[in-house]
Amino acid sequence: MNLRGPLVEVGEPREVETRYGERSLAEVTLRPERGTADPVTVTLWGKWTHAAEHAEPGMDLLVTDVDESEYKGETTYATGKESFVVVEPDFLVDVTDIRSWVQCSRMYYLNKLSGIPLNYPVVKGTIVHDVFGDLLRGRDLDSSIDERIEERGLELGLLGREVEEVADEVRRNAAAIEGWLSQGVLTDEDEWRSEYTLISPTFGIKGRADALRRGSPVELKTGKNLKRDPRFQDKIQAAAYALILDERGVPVDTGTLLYTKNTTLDRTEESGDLSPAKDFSIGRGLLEFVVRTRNEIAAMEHDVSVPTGYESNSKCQYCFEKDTCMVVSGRLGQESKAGAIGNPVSEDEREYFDRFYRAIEEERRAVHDEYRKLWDQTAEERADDDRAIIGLEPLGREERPDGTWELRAKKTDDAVSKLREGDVALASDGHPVEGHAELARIVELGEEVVVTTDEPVPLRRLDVYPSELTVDRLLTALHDAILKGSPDRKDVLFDRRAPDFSDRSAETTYIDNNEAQDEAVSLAIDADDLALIHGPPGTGKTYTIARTIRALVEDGNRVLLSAFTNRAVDNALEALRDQGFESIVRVGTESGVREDMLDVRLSRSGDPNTLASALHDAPVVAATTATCGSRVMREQSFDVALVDEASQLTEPGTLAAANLADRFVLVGDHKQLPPVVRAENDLQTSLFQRLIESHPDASVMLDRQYRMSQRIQAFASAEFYDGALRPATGEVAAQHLRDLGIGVADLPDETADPVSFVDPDGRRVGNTNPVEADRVAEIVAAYEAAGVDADDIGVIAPFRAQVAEISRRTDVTVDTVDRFQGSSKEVIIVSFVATGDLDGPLFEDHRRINVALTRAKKALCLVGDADALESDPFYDRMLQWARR
DNA sequence: TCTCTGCTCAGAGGA
Repeated sequence: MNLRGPLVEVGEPREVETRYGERSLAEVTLRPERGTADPVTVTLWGKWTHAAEHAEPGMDLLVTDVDESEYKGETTYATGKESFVVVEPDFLVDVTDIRSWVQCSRMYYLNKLSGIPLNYPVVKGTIVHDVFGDLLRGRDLDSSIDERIEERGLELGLLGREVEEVADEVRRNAAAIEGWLSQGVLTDEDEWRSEYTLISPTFGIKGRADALRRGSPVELKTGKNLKRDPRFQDKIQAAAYALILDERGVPVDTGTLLYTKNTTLDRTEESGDLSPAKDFSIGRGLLEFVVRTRNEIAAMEHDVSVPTGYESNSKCQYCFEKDTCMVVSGRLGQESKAGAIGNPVSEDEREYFDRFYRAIEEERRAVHDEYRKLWDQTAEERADDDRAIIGLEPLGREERPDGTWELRAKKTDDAVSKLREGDVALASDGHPVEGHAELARIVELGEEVVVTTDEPVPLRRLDVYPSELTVDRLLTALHDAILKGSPDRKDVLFDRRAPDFSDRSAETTYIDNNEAQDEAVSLAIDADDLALIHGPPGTGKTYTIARTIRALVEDGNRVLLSAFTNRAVDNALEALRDQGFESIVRVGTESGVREDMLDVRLSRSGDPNTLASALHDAPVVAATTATCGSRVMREQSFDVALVDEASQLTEPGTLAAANLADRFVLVGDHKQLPPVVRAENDLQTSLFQRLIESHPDASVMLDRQYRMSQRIQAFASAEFYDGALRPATGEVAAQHLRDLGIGVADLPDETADPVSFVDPDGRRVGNTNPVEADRVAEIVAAYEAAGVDADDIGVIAPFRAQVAEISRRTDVTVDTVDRFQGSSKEVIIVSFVATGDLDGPLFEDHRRINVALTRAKKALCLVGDADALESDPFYDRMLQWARR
């Protein structure tokens, strides 16, 4: 039996006399999540007292295989022979993090904070691993080496490496692998599989094993190890995989480490061992050590504290990270085993760092929650959540020339999901955690689903695979900005001085028919630190961005163009190309970049020199902010970073782009949607908003909109832009459905006015309102009957459930507000769903309504419950405007 | 019971 629940009391470990001699114990009290609500006390014996030393009340504790016994009429609980004690099991620790914590707790922290920069040993190690996987899948060595090196062309180029020298080195490593493999593989006794993704709900560990041989983990290390035994941290890494395999009912008693740099030349007195492979036994003790180490990490992360280095037996003497470690401690005023050097950053920077560090870690928890749903939710719940495609019928599998597999399956329903072609997903036999699952790349997602995997699996289910990548990149952006950022830049960010401007634009006119746009370009050109361009709906933001970039390049600047979404990056690029500017390099994944921009996309794969110079020499480089935090992009530097959709970015997200440049220009509208974050924290306010509020002088608002008729824009202008937003031309202001050939007489009375309100007298059911959905469909039909093209009509609803409800009744585009941001339609119908009152956070943020109301060009129809809308002053004003 | 995009995934090493 397992016991699990939040700790209410944690006792001190103490020594007691037992009939087996002196033993240590600690008593902890937890409130079991299942069964009785009464707290129960569990005695932790021996080394499990370690958990009591690290855990605190409030943390979750899991004790597996509890010993239950009766003592004086009461049931008592204690750890038994088979027990494991897990602190905060929901916190998922990476196997590699356990490995680095074993090396040094401080190294774990440093790796997390600063990321691992682009360096040759790491890239080479990755290539050797890839080749290893290929060999296991029976691929020819030479072709594998050629292709795997080519795949890393960009990184190798940036590191100034030539293909031949890398190939030589990889070949030497591969020879060791091949020699060793041939001994086992040929006997037919070895059963191999490569790249195994493992997640453990019980132990809160996730990771990916290089390979399994007869069910035992094999880890490849391209470093040198001349000792007889494997390095301790390497053993721990393999043992962690063994622990997860054990949980899945596959007992593992050995592990193998393969040190590919060991050759016959390295024979020493001590080793006397020619083989690169070192087997070691994995006993209970090692597994317990893995869990205890993992517990230390989880406990520390629970209160977001910072390790000092004293947590582990590390010696700073030989550490490669010693200097970095001391600098970080010095700058952030942290206690550290290595000591500290350099000057601390200012008090407010320190406070900022801590605040955002916590906020980002909170987001990490949100990612962990997504993992938990993989095993907590049923398949049907996952599917309803759009996070899985279930009920797939396997159609076949085919081994590809490179030894990987292509799996096909048929969809049995037309359910939608978040999954898209090009995504990484978890392909499984129906059970993504306890069953057989493989990390897959989605190739095709139609009637038929096609994915590629390293090993075959019956494709019955496909799950979204959560990733901590974004969170990790926010952390490195924060690190780079505060610890490595120029003091001058930080003076502005921390409000110690106002942004400076020089008159570089002089009398130049950049845009001659729109004063605000022209002023915005000038401001960006003149900015010595930063410039802010505030672009309300339809004000020609993208055009202005393109003109600004051209002007910056003409002035001799190298420019980084960035935005949160791929869509925004590509839109801006499109505008730039429309203006005849083609000296662009787009960095991003093939599936992320829009098709018409693939011709300027920089491939990662190819000749190192060619790729590196293509990136280096480009006057304009475009990438999402997430990509700006990648190893490749962190090596780049720019004169100016221009960030679109900046009001939808968190501060660290914006900094990821700004960090790469001397100056930055942010474009956005803080009156529209804020950043999407799960937790309520500091990440909710964008840097754009903070700066525009503290430095209005550094901003220009584009005040003429080219989208909406006068009648439609009036409310948003008054409510959100102090009445400053106005139609760019008389034509824009006066546009009407009749321009599309639709007469008022063709429309029902209720929608005859360009802005109308309809109350269908429906009732909210959960997040839907079926009656309202019916009515919305009728209204759509009426517009269509009057002659409006279906492509010109859009429906917006606050909830996804209502979006689905309406979608079933019509063929026009129906979407949530969030997904509609950035686009527009001739006719927009908004479904409010709410009846009775406007309870719910969605209605509280009026910015969302601003977006919904400003998508329409010629006609806007609001559909909702008058009583509910009248109950709130803001919505009441909206109604008065609509009913005018 | 709210909205939801990014990103190859995670791991690749140095003595």
